[in-house]
This record gives sequence, C-alpha cells and structure tokens, in this order.
Amino acid sequence: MHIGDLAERAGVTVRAVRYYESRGLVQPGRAANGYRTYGDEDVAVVREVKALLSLGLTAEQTYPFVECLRAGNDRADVCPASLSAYRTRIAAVDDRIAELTELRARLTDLLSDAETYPEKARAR
Amino acid sequence: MHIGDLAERAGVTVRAVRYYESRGLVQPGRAANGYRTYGDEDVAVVREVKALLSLGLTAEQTYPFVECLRAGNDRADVCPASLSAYRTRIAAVDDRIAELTELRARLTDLLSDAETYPEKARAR
DNA sequence: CTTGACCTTGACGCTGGGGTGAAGGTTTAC
DNA sequence: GTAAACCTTCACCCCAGCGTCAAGGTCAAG
Repeated sequence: MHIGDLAERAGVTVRAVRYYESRGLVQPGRAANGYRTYGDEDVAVVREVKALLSLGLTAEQTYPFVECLRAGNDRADVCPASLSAYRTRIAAVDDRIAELTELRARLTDLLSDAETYPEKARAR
Repeated sequence: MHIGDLAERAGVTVRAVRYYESRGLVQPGRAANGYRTYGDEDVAVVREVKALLSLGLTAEQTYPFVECLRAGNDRADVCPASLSAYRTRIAAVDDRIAELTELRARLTDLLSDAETYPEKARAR
C-alpha cells in the first residue's frame, strides 16, 4: 500500500503521515522506485496516533501506544507504558485545571472587590 | 520622565513599554530631541497593564482599565467596562476549564477501560 | 504519447500573543 | 571623550502539527 491509500484509510492527510514518520511513529518500507510501502497494521497505528493527538498528547507521547500495537496487541493502550502515558496526561490536565481554577479565584476576588468599591469614592 | 525611568518604576523593560505603546495603551509626549516623555500617571497605567496581562487578559482587553485610570479613578477596575472585562475573562477561563474537564473524563474512561481489559486477551 | 494521478525531498508558512534581539544612528551625562 | 540612554525599523522567538508550494520523478490508462 502506498502513502495515499494509507492516509485515506486512516483518515489523515498524506502530509500528516510523513510527519508521523519524521517523529518515528511509522517506518514504511521502500519500493524499488522509492515509494513508501505500508502494511495493514500501519493503518491501525496511524489511526491510534491521530486519536491520541486529539486527546492532547504530543507525538512523542504516543510512542508507547505505537509500540504496544507493534508488539501484537489488539489495543494500543493495554500495555503498562500506555497506561502510564494516560496517567501522565491526566495529571497534566489536572495541573492545568488547578492553575485555571486558581486564576479564576483571583479574578472573582478582584471582581467582587471592584463591585463593592464605594460609589462615593468614584470619579465623576 | 523618560522611558527608562518609567520602565524601572513600573517594573517592566523599556522594550515592553514601547510594545504597550504600539498596542495603544500608553501615549507619551515627545521632547524636542525625540525622546518619549511620561507623567506619573503612566506608571500606574503600565503597572495595571502588567498585572492584567499576568491574569491572562490580552493587551487589547486591558484597554478599558487604562481608560478608567485616565478618567481619573483611583482604581482601574471600578468602571463598568472594567467589570465587564473581568466577567468576560472569567467566562473564558470557565470555558477552558469545562473543555479540560471533558477531556479529563474521556481520558479516565479510556484508562479504566484499558485497565480492566482481560489479561488473558493480551499478547505476551 | 500524453494526460493526470500518483509519488519524492526540501523548505517556508501559519497560528498567537507578548514580547526580545540586532543593527545602525543621535543625544545626553559624567 | 566616551559610556549610557535614547531613537527607529525589521526580524525573530516560542510551541506542535501540520499546510502549501516548488520542482521534479513514476506509472497505468486511453
């Protein structure tokens, strides 16, 4: 299978596939004419990478999932390293939520403070 | 007062002051030699802008606060437009928190699903 | 034999906001 | 007289995941 077929089957662009390759996530063979050649298993890999990227993982962080698939598992996320990657991502999301919650608290404090500022002290 | 004095008093760099000017937040006069000249009130403006930027507002969104100060108010946030800008920012933070919370839920679903995947079905 | 649908590598663009850096020149301060 | 502070304009940075040419090679169909 050539890159265009793979891209179509996996639901990504040709450009994205080449990008994934540059990140070490797919390793196609080469035909005599230089064309990249892929197997059916690469479709699952590319689909998995796409799904994980949409969950906010970086390309690098999808690596354990790809390895898990290559090891012959039906699912990319049943390997310990994949579970760990999930937990890392969840922790990062939690951190970000905590930051935003803290920021929100500062903003509401400022707002209520400004709202209750004595009218008479205002200019005009 | 020249730009260097203002920057030092407000706790920002000279470059940042010129950047704020490019965003229309400060409008210095000019001395005969071309140097920018500032008044004491500009110190408060720059400090306010700096504080608001650290709260995640964009330069443009600090505009009402700057106007509020220029109108002669002691505080930049007692004007209706400032309160409104606070509320807008809070709403944006809330939206982001909601997105992340939703994302977190998807991740934990995937994690628990993968964790409970039957051992016997795993490769190796 | 030619069209057009593939493929190749390489390189730059974009998004986005708040800046920073460099270059090249004038003015002020000590 | 020279260092420090000022001026302007232009460009670049971060961050990742691509998009979009450019300039060409390959291949099956009609």
